[in-house]
Amino acid sequence: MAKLKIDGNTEEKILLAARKVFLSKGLAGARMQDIADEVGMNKALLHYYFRTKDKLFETIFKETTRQFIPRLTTIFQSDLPLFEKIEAFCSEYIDKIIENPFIPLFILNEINKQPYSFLQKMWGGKKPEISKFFEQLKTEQTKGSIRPVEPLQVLMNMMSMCAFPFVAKPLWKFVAGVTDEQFLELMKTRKKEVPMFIIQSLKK
Amino acid sequence: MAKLKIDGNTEEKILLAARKVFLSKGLAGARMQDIADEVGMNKALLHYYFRTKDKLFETIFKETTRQFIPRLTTIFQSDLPLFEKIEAFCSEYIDKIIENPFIPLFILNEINKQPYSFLQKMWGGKKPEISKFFEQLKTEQTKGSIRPVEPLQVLMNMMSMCAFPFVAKPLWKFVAGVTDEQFLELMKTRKKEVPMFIIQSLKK
DNA sequence: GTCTATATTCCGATAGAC
DNA sequence: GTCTATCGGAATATAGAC
Repeated sequence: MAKLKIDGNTEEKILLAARKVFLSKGLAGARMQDIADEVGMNKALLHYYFRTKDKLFETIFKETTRQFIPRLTTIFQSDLPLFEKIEAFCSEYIDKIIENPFIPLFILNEINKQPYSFLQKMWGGKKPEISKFFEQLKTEQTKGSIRPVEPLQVLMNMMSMCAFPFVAKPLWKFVAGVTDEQFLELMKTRKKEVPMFIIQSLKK
Repeated sequence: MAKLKIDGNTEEKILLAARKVFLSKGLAGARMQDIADEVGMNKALLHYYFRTKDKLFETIFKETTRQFIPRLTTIFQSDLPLFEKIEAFCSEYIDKIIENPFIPLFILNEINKQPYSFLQKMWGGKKPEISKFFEQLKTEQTKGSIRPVEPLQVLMNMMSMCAFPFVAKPLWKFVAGVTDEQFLELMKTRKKEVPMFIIQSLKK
């Protein structure tokens, strides 16, 4: 009978624990011991499976970004009309972050620390494609149906408004006294609010 | 004659170097040796002046946030009319970050890692005030001059669009091939673009 | 106050028993 | 594969000369 382990084997358990620890503490802040504790086993095991901390981290980082980003570029390259595309992107992006609130800050930290070559290697020389979205924006502008804006500015605005509220969550908590429940509600509201906001601002 | 040192004394030199290193590498990533190298003196000195790495870091963190945030709340509590206030905030906020591009990620990391009590202590029990800005938004809404939006959502949008592009800079570099010079130009443009964007979206 | 030298602690990694 | 024990280097911190 073929090996078909339903429960996670050790390697998977390690990955799960490593993911949790690296996401909250980052590469420099995380300790192999922390991960071992999280798995409920000892450090030597981690080295047995992944040789070094850096290799383990790289595995996690790849897995995390590869899971997080491509789905979004798929939306950008889809055939949806512009406004629907904006709505789909924001809604899905925010949903993903609600599920994994630590991912944005994790990725931001690492892309700011790792050398550029690391990013390139990670994507096998290819970069996430968004050209179709940009084309659509330009097309609508020449048609005159939206006002002229640099497409990159629109992308920045959209991603900013989706991701930043999560990484700055303690700030809202602090200055506006928002509770965890209230925050979640706010973010759910934003799934509709942000696209409206963007679309509204594109009107002439 | 009273001691009136024009040039930075040693303590100030250390603070300057520590600030630079901590801002770019974070607490966990920074080495006391890095800071010593930056000062051009040796590690023992750092301990002589600040005893521990943690204490040195805390000094930097306090100094940084205390310098960065209050000016912004001053704008929120000022007597400027709503739209002008939005323009003033964005322009000044973006300018500040252009001067110190590492500050946002630095602060985001620490407010996400430090316990809530730390933040409270840091602000002496008081929190940055923004109530006047919120009041103005509500007033304009009841007057019917802007469409109804949750004030916190507007604040989130505004801060997101000002700060996020900087923390995600490597991303724009990577997916859109933006150079440093182009990026700076984009950000300068945003000093006008973002407020326009916000105001446009508030119109009915 | 500033330095060199050294102590101490921590942490990643390996050796070797089972 | 998993464990205990330990090595070796790196980083924080201190001692003590000048």
